[in-house]
Amino acid sequence: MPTYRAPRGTRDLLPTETPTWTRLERLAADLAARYGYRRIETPLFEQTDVFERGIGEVTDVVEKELFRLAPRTEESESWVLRPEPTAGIVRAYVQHGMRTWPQPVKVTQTGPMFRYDRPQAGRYRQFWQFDVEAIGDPGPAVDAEIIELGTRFYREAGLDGVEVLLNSIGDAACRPAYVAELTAYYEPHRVALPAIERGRLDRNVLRLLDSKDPAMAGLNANAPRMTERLCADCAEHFAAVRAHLDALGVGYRLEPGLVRGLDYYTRTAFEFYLVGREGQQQAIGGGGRYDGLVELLGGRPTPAIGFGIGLDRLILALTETAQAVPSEAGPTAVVVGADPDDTIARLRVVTQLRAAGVGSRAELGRRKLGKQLEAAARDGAHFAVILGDELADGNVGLRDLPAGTQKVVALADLAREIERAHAAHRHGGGPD
RNA sequence: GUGGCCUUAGCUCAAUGGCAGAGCAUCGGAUUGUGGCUCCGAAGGUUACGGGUUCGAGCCCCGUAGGCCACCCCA
Repeated sequence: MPTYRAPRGTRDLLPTETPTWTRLERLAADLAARYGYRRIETPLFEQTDVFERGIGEVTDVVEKELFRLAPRTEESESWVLRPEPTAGIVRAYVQHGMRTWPQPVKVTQTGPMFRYDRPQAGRYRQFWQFDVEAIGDPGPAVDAEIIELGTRFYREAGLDGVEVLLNSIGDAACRPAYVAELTAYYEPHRVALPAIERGRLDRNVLRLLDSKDPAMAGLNANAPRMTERLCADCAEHFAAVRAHLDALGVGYRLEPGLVRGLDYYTRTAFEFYLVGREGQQQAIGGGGRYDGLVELLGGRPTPAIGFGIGLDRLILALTETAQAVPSEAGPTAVVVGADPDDTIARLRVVTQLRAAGVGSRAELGRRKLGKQLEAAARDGAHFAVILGDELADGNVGLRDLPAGTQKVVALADLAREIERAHAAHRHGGGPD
């Protein structure tokens, strides 16, 4: 066992798996751009207050999962690694006066998030999210647009069986009364509640609604529903979101028990779920409207909505259904030589190829030709450029490895010849 | 944060309390300029770490770390 390991809950993404990541990150960036979202990058850490105030102090994310940075001096600020992207982005929106930009401000970001949680498969202390935020639009049309964007991301990533769970959790006008009603509903049953649920009754009543405890099923089924207690504005908004989704043909399932874990959410709340999958990795993305957050972080009242999609869990799901197989593209050409010691010749030729734009590598070790060719073939290279005696006449051998054919090519024509043959091969639909 | 299961070579796994092994992968060789197959060989280990029991521990016991599963929570 090695002396040093990646810290608990983190892992290395090896070159064998990064092609999948690169593909998804590109898809995320392309898709967001297609919808008019522009890239923003905020720091990996923020002042603790940004999250404590933004997310809410009585949330699990803040109470037990914040990754706190030890201060170097007494007077230094208190910092934490970001557990989610939205609060930092909103902080940036306020700080840079983006309210003077054309509204809404539509931004996207993909990067690592950190939560000090107990690790499990699909649950890491450092995990990646593709995030999209539209700030300054009250909806409801943008709510539907952003949910549709999320579903398209999964579809284009190649993941089937993603379901949208939708709910409205009201706003400052109607939620407090609902929370009071819900508390009153459960209170008479307090002593009969399982210990965990009893704790929720005091901490966050809404959480009782999505309890997995079978003992709660009966009680929860008859509990008052937020969607039936929405104020007129919220009810109208929710109905309009649904009408827009219907018009777009985006399927969804109403889930009255859906409560997001961060306090800043208002009205529209949604999660992307993997159907037919048990356990906690069912949620592969989620988001919602947060009309109060900008003001909470020092800006003017500004409506906004966004979502985050977990890339780790998406890739986990893709891998399990064998949809993540990366087509490992080897170098176009590998330069090998009959004289193992003549690394100068090989390096010169490969440098010339690269200057001409050909993706190539040279055998820089000193093994014999047979081994060099063997390695080139296993690399998945299309061509081997073989340097031998004919180099004295300015010629080299150009071997098509998959085809097993070989011809003599003038060094001066080498790059051009490779590009021509390689392009013909690809357009011919050969194996890649 | 709570409970449970697990940890032997880079990977997948063997080894009755009695000499730590195999397959794959890696590297080299098979008469000196031509690959994937085949054959031969080499290297690779403080059996996760620290204690204990025992004549003797990979194996039994305790602790720690890490992974996984169920909760919790979420992505």
